[in-house]
Amino acid sequence: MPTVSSEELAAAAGVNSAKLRKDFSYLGSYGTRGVGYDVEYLVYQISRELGLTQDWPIVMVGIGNLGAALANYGGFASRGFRVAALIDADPAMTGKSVAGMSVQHADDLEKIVDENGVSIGVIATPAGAAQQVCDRLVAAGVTSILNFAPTVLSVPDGVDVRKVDLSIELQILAFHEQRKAGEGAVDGAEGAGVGVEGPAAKVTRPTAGDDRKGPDGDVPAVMPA
Amino acid sequence: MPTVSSEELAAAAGVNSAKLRKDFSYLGSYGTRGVGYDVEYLVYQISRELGLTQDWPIVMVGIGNLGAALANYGGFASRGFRVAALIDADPAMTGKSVAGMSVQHADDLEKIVDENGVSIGVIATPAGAAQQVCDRLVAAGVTSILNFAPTVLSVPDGVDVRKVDLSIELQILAFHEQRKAGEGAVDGAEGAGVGVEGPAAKVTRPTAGDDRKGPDGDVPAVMPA
DNA sequence: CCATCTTTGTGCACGCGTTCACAAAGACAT
DNA sequence: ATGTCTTTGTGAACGCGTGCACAAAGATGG
Ligand SMILES: NC(=O)c1ccc[n+]([C@@H]2O[C@H](COP(=O)([O-])OP(=O)(O)OC[C@H]3O[C@@H](n4cnc5c(N)ncnc54)[C@H](O)[C@@H]3O)[C@@H](O)[C@H]2O)c1
Ligand SMILES: NC(=O)c1ccc[n+]([C@@H]2O[C@H](COP(=O)([O-])OP(=O)(O)OC[C@H]3O[C@@H](n4cnc5c(N)ncnc54)[C@H](O)[C@@H]3O)[C@@H](O)[C@H]2O)c1
Repeated sequence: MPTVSSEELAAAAGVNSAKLRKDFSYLGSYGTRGVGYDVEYLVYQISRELGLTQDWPIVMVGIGNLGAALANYGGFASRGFRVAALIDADPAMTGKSVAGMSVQHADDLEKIVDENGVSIGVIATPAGAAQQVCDRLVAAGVTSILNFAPTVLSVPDGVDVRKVDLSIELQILAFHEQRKAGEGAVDGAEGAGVGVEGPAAKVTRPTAGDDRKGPDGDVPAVMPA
Repeated sequence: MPTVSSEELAAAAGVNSAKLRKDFSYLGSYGTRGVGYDVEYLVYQISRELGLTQDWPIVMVGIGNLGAALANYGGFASRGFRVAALIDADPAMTGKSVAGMSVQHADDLEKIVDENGVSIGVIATPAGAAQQVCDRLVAAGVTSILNFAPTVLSVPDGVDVRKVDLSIELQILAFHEQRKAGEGAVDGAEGAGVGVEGPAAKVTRPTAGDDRKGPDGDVPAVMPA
């Protein structure tokens, strides 16, 4: 019986082993003292808790540049997500084959969602259409939305929205990049011509690097998503 | 002089006003008591702190389905990112025009990075090529990488990597989706035929919803990115 | 110039997640 | 069966971010 110790897993994941054990204990998973965790059983338990044992049908709305790339992406299927339908409002797109599927017209959105029992939708339409598409998805029964359009979506309680904003990803990188460049230059004005400086002497700046917890740092939670 | 109070901003962002004020105080930005914050000055201060006042040249490597979609995306430029070059290893791609730019060959990667003073790179190659591309980018002087390939990249200290994994985004949605479905069914086995159950009685499960801090919830930090 | 009113900046306390440290549990050898 | 050795599961302490509450600051009006 192949096993792993919490120590090994923690090292691989880059986290504290005690934390990992405590987290596992919340899941009810348990190992064998002196031995470790049965790999197969552990994987099953975690998969089940994360909802990976069941198949989730998803619909994708907006089959343009990004939507088509997503539709062609094989990584979804391997994690238990099945693209049930591709939907676009452009009549020119309707009927076209993308990633081996026929693109369906947005008029049938409600029917498609209902017939396939879809609860997760992906929005890759232009920003202007996103809220409207979102409303229709929600009305049709979708309760989780992955949004690629650069808009904040309003949804009723009980509906989850995750927004993928690539610009913000880059901004986070740029933020840390700037910090690297400015390191050591305590009161020096990095960059060119920063005119209005204000009373910078009042600044109580935490030591650089303090804001990072794990392997991937995040910015403070002030800025709205 | 147009101003905003911390109260207004906090309401708009959905956070506590005290937290917002404290965060602002870290930036050295300061408002006027009894009045609020000068909007223009505040925007400038935050932009500067976040690195938005300078332009960041970026290179994009792997101009396939996803890379091309990204290249066509106008959202980067509006946030101060300039796509300095598109790079692909496929000779058939070289010289082709994508989003108004000529795709350059991967052989010239180092030269391109150097000449443009690029410190941020985007990887949209197949998983197999990602580490190799990453190594070359880093060797050429890139210190921040946005990775779309489903691989964990190894980088030396001082180099930041952010991974965009769309499957994980969907998994997070599915996770919450499952919780919604299982609510109220305290000890009922939702779904079909969950055979091996184990000593579920030992489970000390926190109340559903406890794991959420802000508007967008996240999974516990156990799972590696 | 003084009183009042609004809003900032922050000390302090609370709560939660993380980490330490260790007793208990079980495997395995003798 | 008993002892040893490894690794789990968890109580308790620690540290940090969040939120409360209020004094200080400054604007504004009389
Ligand atoms: N391309 C990228 O890399 C990228 C990156 C980040 C975000 N985004 C965002 O993703 C969205 C899509 O980007 P894109 O480059 O694929 O744009 P696109 O214009 O190529 O595609 C948009 C598609 O949505 C369809 N559409 C429009 N209105 C619709 C509606 N009401 N219902 C259904 N379909 C509708 C259009 O017919 C079109 O096919 C945009 O909001 C964009 O800002 C794109
Ligand atoms: N398409 C999606 O929606 C999506 C979503 C998530 C992740 N991804 C990942 O993003 C990556 C790209 O996806 P895609 O659909 O665009 O694939 P793709 O095959 O269409 O494009 C890959 C491109 O990379 C180029 N390439 C290969 N090796 C290279 C190298 N060593 N140097 C430079 N260029 C090289 C290829 O010539 C090709 O043009 C994949 O790793 C994929 O798993 C894609």
